[in-house]
Amino acid sequence: MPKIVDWDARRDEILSATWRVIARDGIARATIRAIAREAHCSPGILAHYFDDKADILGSALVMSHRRVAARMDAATAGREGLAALRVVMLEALPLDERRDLEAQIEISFWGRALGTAELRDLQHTEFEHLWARLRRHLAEARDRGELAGAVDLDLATHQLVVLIDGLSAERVLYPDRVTPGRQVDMLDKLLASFGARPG
Amino acid sequence: MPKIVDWDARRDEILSATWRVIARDGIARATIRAIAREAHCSPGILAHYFDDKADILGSALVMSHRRVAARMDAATAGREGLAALRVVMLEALPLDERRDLEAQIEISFWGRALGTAELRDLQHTEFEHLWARLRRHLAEARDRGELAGAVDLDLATHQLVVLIDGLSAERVLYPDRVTPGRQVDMLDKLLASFGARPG
Amino acid sequence: MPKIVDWDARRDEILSATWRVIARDGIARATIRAIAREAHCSPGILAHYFDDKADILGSALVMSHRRVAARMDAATAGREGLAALRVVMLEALPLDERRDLEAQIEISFWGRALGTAELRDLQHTEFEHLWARLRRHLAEARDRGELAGAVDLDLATHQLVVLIDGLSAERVLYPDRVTPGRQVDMLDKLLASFGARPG
Amino acid sequence: MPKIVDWDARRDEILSATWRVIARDGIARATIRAIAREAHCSPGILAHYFDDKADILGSALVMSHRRVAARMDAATAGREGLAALRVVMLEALPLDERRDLEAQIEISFWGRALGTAELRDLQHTEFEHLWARLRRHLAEARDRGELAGAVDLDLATHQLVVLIDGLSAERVLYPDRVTPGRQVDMLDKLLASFGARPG
DNA sequence: CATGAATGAGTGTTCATTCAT
DNA sequence: TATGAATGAACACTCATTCAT
Repeated sequence: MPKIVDWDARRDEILSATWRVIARDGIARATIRAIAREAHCSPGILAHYFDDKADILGSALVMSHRRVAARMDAATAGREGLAALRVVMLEALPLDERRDLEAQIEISFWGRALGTAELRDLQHTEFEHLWARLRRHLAEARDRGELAGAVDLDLATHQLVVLIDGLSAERVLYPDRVTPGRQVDMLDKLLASFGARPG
Repeated sequence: MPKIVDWDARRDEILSATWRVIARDGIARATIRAIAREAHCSPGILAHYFDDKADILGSALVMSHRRVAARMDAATAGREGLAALRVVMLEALPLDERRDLEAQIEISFWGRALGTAELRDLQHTEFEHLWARLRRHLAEARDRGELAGAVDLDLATHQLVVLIDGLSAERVLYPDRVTPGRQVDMLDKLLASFGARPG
Repeated sequence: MPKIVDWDARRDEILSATWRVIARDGIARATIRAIAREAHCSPGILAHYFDDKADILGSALVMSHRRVAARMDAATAGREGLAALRVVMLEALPLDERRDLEAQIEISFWGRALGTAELRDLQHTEFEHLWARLRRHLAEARDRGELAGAVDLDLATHQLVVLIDGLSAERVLYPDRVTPGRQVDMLDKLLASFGARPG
Repeated sequence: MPKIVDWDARRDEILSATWRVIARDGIARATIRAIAREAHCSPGILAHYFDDKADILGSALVMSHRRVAARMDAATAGREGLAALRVVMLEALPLDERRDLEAQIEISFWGRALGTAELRDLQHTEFEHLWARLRRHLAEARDRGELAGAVDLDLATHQLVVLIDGLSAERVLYPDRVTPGRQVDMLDKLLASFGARPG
């Protein structure tokens, strides 16, 4: 039992090292050797914990998403509807260093996903989770009468997702231009366009 | 007499081949050999037309942007303000196959740019052009009384850019989900939020 | 437990292979692949033991010099002045197959050094060692009264060095012409010109 | 007839360009393209004047030797014996920039010659010319009674050749250490050791 | 004669992966 | 379980050479 805990801890350690390498050197330089060096272990050991390099990168992406999801779970505890939606969005946007890093990793993976079927499928699966979460809170908001009557939930969800992706890309590529304040402005403008009336 | 070749045409040919490879196999597999194979020439010949691989990729990106810019120029001929802004946005969005390809290339470069200073600088320069164009048309629209009085031009420009980036990423990663109609819906919703009153 | 290898022995093995390739095929054909083949290992492994090719070649040169220096140390044990000087010179001259090989490597590097700043610096450093050794023994000889009174030590040192370099080049380029006997003749003629009176 | 003159002039031009490239960048970087660029012509043209790259380099070496020989011929006009020998040696030593360049090219070729049979043969042939010239003047000097009676002409010739090679190598590798004055000192010390009594 | 585009082999180097220890 | 040495293919790039023009 403690062995398994160690095993997971070791995996997480390696994945964190993977993050750091990607963030510092770019995904193209995230080699097995570089990751092993960052994790203070030998290159060969990675084969014990992961099938191959694709598995490492994919797992790093999933782990990143799980952490974000965990933070969203925590943030929405006791909230519903529009309030929950807003904190979820605030967790999804790159508003501090930690989330800048997550956005950087995410964007790095996009380019890879275009050329790798497995990674693209993984990205689809992951995407569904976020989509469903946002839509659920939107539906709650509508049911609570917090939105304008005629809101198209699918379209609204999509607008939220596009805002996250667009802001993440902008933030990562042109960090000076996309301040946290600017991001929140855009979010609130979008929520307002839903006819949002905070309960 | 030397063999006469159309230097620029040959360059364009190679860059088009580069696009196709990036779109089909991903930027990580866009090797010199793969590009040469796609362009039906030997790998060595690429050195005649480009300094190195970075030059090929950078030139491919710039060429893509130039084509988009040329189409924007053509589309805005005789138009001003809100009308010009809308056709510019319609050219920037991935609404057909050709522009899907452009978006795919763009997103592929984002990941690379994070790890390559030169490419990041290039991306910044290219970004300025689009930003300036959008802002100019927004200013025209305001001056022509086509916008709500209190519109923040910088914020509005940013919203447009984020929409382009977000929709491009979504379209490329989840093509089924982002139909052209959905894109135009989002664009018009955003323009409407500027208080747009078509002149 | 990792496979245990004698790191230094492996390095020496590779450097010896490098010597053989340079001696047999010339330094221009001393490629990484040729060296690896000669050392019965894969090309990639060389990267484990050396930074790059320049490191291999430079290390091969330094190793050659170290071996010569070690032999000089051994030969001069218990000797001083003119006697020490003579055995040092006899070690420096290409008087047998082993030292032919060393001379061949040395001359091969000269051409390279002209076009490579790092290698030129390395050669300078190495040269100083030999110069200092020769001059020390000359000074001893003078102090012991083994030389004519008015000997210019710098000039004499230089003459010795020039003899080594000149004989090495001649021996390597025209081996039939430069017999060991001829070399010793020239050395003794030079020593005699110093007014040498063996103590 | 004028055509042939042009042809030779073009060859010389290319060979001079070859010298300059070797002197500036080293023989390893003396590529066909670099030589063509330096000679202000296309790479393909070199195939008209030379069989291949080895022919270019070999011809450059021969041309260098011919120029030296021509200068020696001019310098020895009206001279014989020891006087002729001395001016020949003075032409052979790297005493000014022009001859530094010649020495640099010579040493560059040594390393190449070790790995190339043709070049080694060529070097042998060229060497014979110098050897014969020096020996002829030494014989003259002996016959004129300018040398000590018991001089071994072969040994003496060899000493002269070794002095040239040794000083050339030293001058090229450690230019600061080998001044023209030092070279002449060594030459005169050697001549004196022949028991030279200027006629 | 002359060009320079084109070729394809060869270079140094990097890398994911394997495996004896 | 963990190591790191070893492999061999792939990479970007360079080069001598060829050849249609």
